[in-house]
This record gives sequence, structure tokens and C-alpha cells, in this order.
Amino acid sequence: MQILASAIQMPAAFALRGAMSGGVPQTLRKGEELFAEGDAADWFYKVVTGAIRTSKLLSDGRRQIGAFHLAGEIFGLEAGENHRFTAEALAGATVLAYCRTCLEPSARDGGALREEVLASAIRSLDRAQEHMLLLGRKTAQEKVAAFLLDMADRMPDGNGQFELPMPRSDIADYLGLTIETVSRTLSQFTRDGLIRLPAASRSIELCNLQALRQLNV
Amino acid sequence: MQILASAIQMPAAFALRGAMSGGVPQTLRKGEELFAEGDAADWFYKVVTGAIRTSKLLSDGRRQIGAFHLAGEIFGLEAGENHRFTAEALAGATVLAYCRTCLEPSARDGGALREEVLASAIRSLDRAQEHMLLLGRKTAQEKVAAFLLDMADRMPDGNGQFELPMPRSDIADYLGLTIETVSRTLSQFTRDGLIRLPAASRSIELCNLQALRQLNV
DNA sequence: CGCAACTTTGAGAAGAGTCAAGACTGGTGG
DNA sequence: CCACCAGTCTTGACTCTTCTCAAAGTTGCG
Repeated sequence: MQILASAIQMPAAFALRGAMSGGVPQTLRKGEELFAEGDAADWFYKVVTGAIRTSKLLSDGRRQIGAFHLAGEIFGLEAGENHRFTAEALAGATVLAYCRTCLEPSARDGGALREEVLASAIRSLDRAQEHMLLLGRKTAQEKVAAFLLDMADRMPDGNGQFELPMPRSDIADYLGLTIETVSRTLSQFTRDGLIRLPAASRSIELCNLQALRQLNV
Repeated sequence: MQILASAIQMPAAFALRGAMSGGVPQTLRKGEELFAEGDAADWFYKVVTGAIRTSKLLSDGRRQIGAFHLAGEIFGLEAGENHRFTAEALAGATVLAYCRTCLEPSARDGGALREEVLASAIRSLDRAQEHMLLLGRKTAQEKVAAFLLDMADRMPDGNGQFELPMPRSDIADYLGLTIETVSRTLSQFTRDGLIRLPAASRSIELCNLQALRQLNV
């Protein structure tokens, strides 16, 4: 669990421009923290490029990653005053920051943003429901298979070959497993011919989609 | 997994009145299904009295309950055309049904409902994040302790004594455990003096809140 | 009162976790 | 260009929590 000293702070000039133009651009380096659990939730965000992970920690360090957010997704909007989870960049990423007040009915854009935020919240809730089913009721094999199929769907690369943007530890904390179990399961899948791990251990080729889908109950 | 033949269908007259007055009242008997995974999502709902459980099934019958919705909560709004989970009444319950089109910007109430729905969606997302942490990273003891504290908070009854509105099987499917593990954990808590189970096995008294909170990491 | 649904308890099995060691990768600097 | 090093990943042996299967005990409704 790495915590970088400070995220890039928002220059005031930018904030002003952003409020008018639809979001303040912000660039994040690999691993950089956008906000932490407990921070004031004055802004929420939309991913432009790269990927963001949102996570929660228990006091003894156990971590659960709630979602990996890719381009176009909105996250970080809260019911209360503070963020309820941490958001960090997986690799380099760019986001647009929106001030919370932009959502108020009086906002200049006539509520178009609010529309988009509601749609996004509902989609996130969908995903969360699906993920709770995975966390609560699926076996390690089913979890990993579901993860691979989901990533293959969402990553632009074609033909079942793609590069995972996160280390095993993130996959484990996303799936509610240990890194050893993730690793062993991937090895098993390789032995069974379901996938191939060509040298660089972050790249994955899905060889037997049918078998993987069968595991994805 | 019980599936009742049919939910009460909405009379047309009611639908008309509801669209104007802010929701069509609907009464559910114990165990009755409000909608099932895959049903057309033309309506969404707000709980008035009682409690609703929302759940998803795997093809082999494994079930995950995503949430128990109590009075005031909104649920059942979808991104797509169909419901992505099933909603059933725990005991008797009454809800208000809202047609999805009531959310459109042109709606008569000027968007007040949309406001409420967005706030509710964000709260649900909060809860879902918290529940993913529980499902993915907590032990059986921690899960049950968290559940008891949450229910004690949300049930109106005072002094740490209350009646659980659901059977053990629902608790298990909510916490990602088996009913045996839930039962054993409750027995252990009783032996350790954390709770008391006075005769009727649905009622619970929390005796040692401090110890329970300590388990709720 | 009787029965069905629910709950508890026990014994044994198994899936996933823990601890430990070794292999690989990719970047850095000599 | 190669050697080294930190971080990451894989593998093995063993443990343990939770699940499974089975049976008996309760509860509450009809």
C-alpha cells in the first residue's frame, strides 16, 4: 500500500476555467493518489485516459479495490462531505475534475452534467452489484475468469490479447483473493490451455474464450 | 430460492394517479417478488414500510443479496432496459412505484424527483463500496459483527434489542457465508457474551457493543 | 397437535490463506 | 553492453477458516 506525499494541487486559475468549460484537466503519474479516504469531497472526476483504481482499507491494511475506472467513467461523487474511498492512478492517467457545486440545479449548463452523473452512478451501481456477486459467491477460478473476460472487453486491444494495466496485487485486492491464489490460478489456466502468458507477465492472451465463459457462470 | 408466481400488477387507474402525485402505492406480502432479474425496468421504487431484499443468482442457484432496503430508500432504477437483480419483500411491505419516464427533464415536478434519485443512487453506491470491502476482505466474525451493528443502527427499536426481519439464509447470502457459519458465529458470540438470543431466534440483543465494534475493524 | 420451515450442532473435507524461498523482469549505473 | 538490484511474480509445503454433508433440535403456523 503506497501513499504518495501529495497529489497535484488545483491552480485557482484552472478551477475558474474548469467551472465554465466542463472540467479541470489534471495529469497523474503512475501510482499517484488523486484523493484519499476521508479527504474533503469538493470535486469529482471523469477519466480521460489511463485507469484509476478506487479502494478502501481496513485498519490492519487489508484492502479492497472497488473498481477500475477506465476512460469515460465518472467517480468520486459522495453523499457526504468526505470521500469514502481512495482513488489512485494505475499508470499515467488524465482526468477532468468537476466541482461538486456544478451539479446544483442552478448550474450554467442546465443540468446536462447532472444527467450524465446520474447515468454514470447507475452504471456504477450495476457494476457494484455484479462485483458483490463475484466477491460473495464465486470461486477463485470463477473470479479470475470473470476478471479476464471483463478486462478483455474493456481494453481496446483486439483478438483476446492485451496488456493488464495493474500488478497481481491489485487484481488480488479487486477479486478478494491473495496474490498467490491469483498467480496459481493463472498458472492453472495456462496449463489447461485457457490462456497464454507470453513472457512479459502483464500481457495476457485468451486462448479458449468458450471455456473461460463457462467458468463465468 | 422461492419464486412466487406473479407480483400484483399495477392497475391502469393507479398508474395515472401515480404519475401525477409522486408514486403508485403497492403492497407486497411476505416473500413476494416485486420484479425479477431480466424484467423490463419501466418502474423503480421507494420503500414506504417493511423491507426489500435485492439479489442476483448464479446459474447453479448460488445467490448474493446486494442490499436490504428499509423505509425511504430508492431502488430498482437501471441503466439499461431490464432489471439487473431481483427484488422481493422480506415480510409485508409497501412501496411507491415511479415510472422511469418521470425522471425525464420535462417531468412535471421540475426535477425534484431526479434530485432525490441521484442522492439515493450515491448513497447506495457508498453502501455497495462498504459491502464489497466486507465481502472481499472480512472474516466470518467481522462480517456478522458488522451486520448486527448495521441492523441495530437501522432498526427503529432501542437499546440494542431488535427483531431481525430475515431468516439466517438471507443473512448468509448477504454476507457471503453459509447459514451454518452464520449460526455458528452467532452461537460463538452468545458464548462470548457479545449478544443474547432470547428464545425466538429472530430477536437479538447486543450485550457488548464495544467488543462488537472492535470486531468491526 | 402436527408438520414444514428454520436453526443449531457435529465431523470431516477442501478451498484458499500463510509463510518461505526462488525465479523473473525491467530499469540503473558502471 | 552487461551486471546488478528492487520490485514483482511463481511455486511449494503446510495450516486454517469456512464449506459440505448429515442429523437432531426448535419454532410457529394451520
